[in-house]
Amino acid sequence: MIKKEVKNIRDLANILGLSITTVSRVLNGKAKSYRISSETEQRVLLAVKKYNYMPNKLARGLKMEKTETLGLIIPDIANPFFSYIAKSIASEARIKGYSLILCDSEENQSIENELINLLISHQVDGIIIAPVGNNFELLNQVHQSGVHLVVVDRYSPDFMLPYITSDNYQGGLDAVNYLISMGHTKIACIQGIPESQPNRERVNGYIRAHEINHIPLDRDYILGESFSVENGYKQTRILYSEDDPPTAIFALSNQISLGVLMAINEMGLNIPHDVSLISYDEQPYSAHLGTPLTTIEQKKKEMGQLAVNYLIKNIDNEELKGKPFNIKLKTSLIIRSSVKQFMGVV
Amino acid sequence: MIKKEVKNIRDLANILGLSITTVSRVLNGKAKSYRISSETEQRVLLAVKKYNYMPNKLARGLKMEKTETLGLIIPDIANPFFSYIAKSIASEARIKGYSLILCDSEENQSIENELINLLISHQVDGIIIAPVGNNFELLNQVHQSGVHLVVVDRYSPDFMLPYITSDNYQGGLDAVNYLISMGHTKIACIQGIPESQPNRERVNGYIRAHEINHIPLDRDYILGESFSVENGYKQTRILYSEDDPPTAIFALSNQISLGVLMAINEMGLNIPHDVSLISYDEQPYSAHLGTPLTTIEQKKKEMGQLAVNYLIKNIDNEELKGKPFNIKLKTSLIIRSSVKQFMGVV
DNA sequence: TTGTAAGCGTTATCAC
DNA sequence: GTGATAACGCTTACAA
Repeated sequence: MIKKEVKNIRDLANILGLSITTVSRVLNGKAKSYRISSETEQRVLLAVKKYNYMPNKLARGLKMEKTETLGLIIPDIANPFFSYIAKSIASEARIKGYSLILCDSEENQSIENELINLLISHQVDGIIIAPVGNNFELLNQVHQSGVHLVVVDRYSPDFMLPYITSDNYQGGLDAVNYLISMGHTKIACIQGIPESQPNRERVNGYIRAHEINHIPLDRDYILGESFSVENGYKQTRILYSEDDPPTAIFALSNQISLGVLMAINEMGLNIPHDVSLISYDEQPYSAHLGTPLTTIEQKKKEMGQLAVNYLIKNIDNEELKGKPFNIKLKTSLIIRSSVKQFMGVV
Repeated sequence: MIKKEVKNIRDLANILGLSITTVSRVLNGKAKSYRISSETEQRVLLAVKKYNYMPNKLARGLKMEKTETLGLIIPDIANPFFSYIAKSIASEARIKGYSLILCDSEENQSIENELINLLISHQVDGIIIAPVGNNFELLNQVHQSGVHLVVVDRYSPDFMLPYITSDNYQGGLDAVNYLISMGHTKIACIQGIPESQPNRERVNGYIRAHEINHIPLDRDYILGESFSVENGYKQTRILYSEDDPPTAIFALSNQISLGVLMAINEMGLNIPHDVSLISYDEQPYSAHLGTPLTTIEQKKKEMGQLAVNYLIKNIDNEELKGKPFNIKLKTSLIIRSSVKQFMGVV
């Protein structure tokens, strides 16, 4: 193990025969304003390169009460919906000079709470969180106590937290309107976490589409309890073990859709011949599935970018703190071939 | 903004009428060894709960020269291969009491170098990196200088860095042996980054399979330069604009496969009827694609877990430092229906 | 144009 | 059983 010659700013100052202050000033680009001779400045800069000196962010953060670090809490980083948002966030943060502490809450509320506290103890400048969605108490309390944060995707209408999400109501409405326009009236809705707001709004869109088109609503067709592959599989199996299976399925996440596909395949059914399917959230593979999937696309990249930029603006400017920040991004319907015109044959 | 009553250990000590030292000892579970009265201990613990006091990790890290934080650098967190590894790493790290700073190098060597330095300035206890794969100089230098690190997936045989990866040679061999056993002799290999070691070894497996089976090798059938969807698309287009297209494609990543699929669809061809396809790296959607994909599966979860555990063991125990750590995890061939028996018709 | 010294919140050494 | 105090590496008044 090679010893580093220059571990800290003191070593550097000693080698140069300068004071710590002077070195610090050059390092922070304040050479001009303190009228440090450009000769001295060059000597410092050269030594930094030569000894590969890098300031200790802990010490800096401690002194400055600013870490230039954001915390990100996500329910499942392996879920491509979230991993794409995470990429967008990571990229935007890097460009803006911020680092990112990544936390995966594993769709578990108590892990989430633990992670929120962890991030605070890391003194992050702000938190971006896609909450599990059950309980916003701690989050709200933390926000009240002055921690900068922004909620993405799964917000709560009961708390005044800044959020950025999709227009899930419109997305649900568009999806089901489309199914109805294709002649479907028996439409199942396999949902994710029922209490989560995006889920609620997608379901509201589903219900509203029935009302608008005067289609009777069968509450038994709304089922499921998590945004997982397993849930999609299970609910599809249940649906098709009943007397009166639906002709179309509206799956409320890409993961659920994968589960639906598994079950449909296993049962020897075909999409769209036997069942039509429309999926919430577009993915790179959506177009290449057994039957290219008709989906509701969300603006994931914008979501991440806006979240980071809002947060940083907020960190830099205390005054924005009071103003509400609630954004719902437009979704779009991508029509492929997983929905067929239903001919009314029972 | 609600002011926190207790910002630091001093506030807490003052409120309790105790010294900072005593509070610190209780907080670090050293009450027993310093024979602090259990009454005092309880008072401290209670106050911690009451005021929701949380120790400042910056201060702690600065003093202890240990941050309980790992750095993770990945070429593309939106790539499901990496996002799954990241999940495994995040989970294992959390369990072991470590936080994770996530960095996305965007497949860019200079960003990667920048990020390595960033992590060091954050004083992370160790770095897990899936390198872009071109240049290991800085990484090696950093390792030499005493930074704990472990390479996952894309290692380099030229540097003595601890790594954990898949047995890419065997994976490539298995894939192509299978294609040959199904009667294919004109097999294209759409590769990722040519200089990266996993790519090299997969290609070596491809070549060796030809040798073993006495199939003449056509070097023009090895093409491509990145692990991306775009590359898969482009190379497939090129392959099928030539006189003598292959009967099978071995795609060296899941992203490349998606690109192949796009091109194949666009050209009105069918898998496996017109072209057989085998893909490196299994994904949750692999079974549900147009034609369920035959793939080489990698032990992604184990890769992440082993990386974290090796790193932490290394951090805790300086002595392991010298010992080489080179692991190649077995892959497995998952046979589905994207490869058909080739009947020898030209 | 440069330097001295205090302080950020913690832990560790020594003292009582 | 408990407490002062120095130190970790950095920034920033205040001096000179």
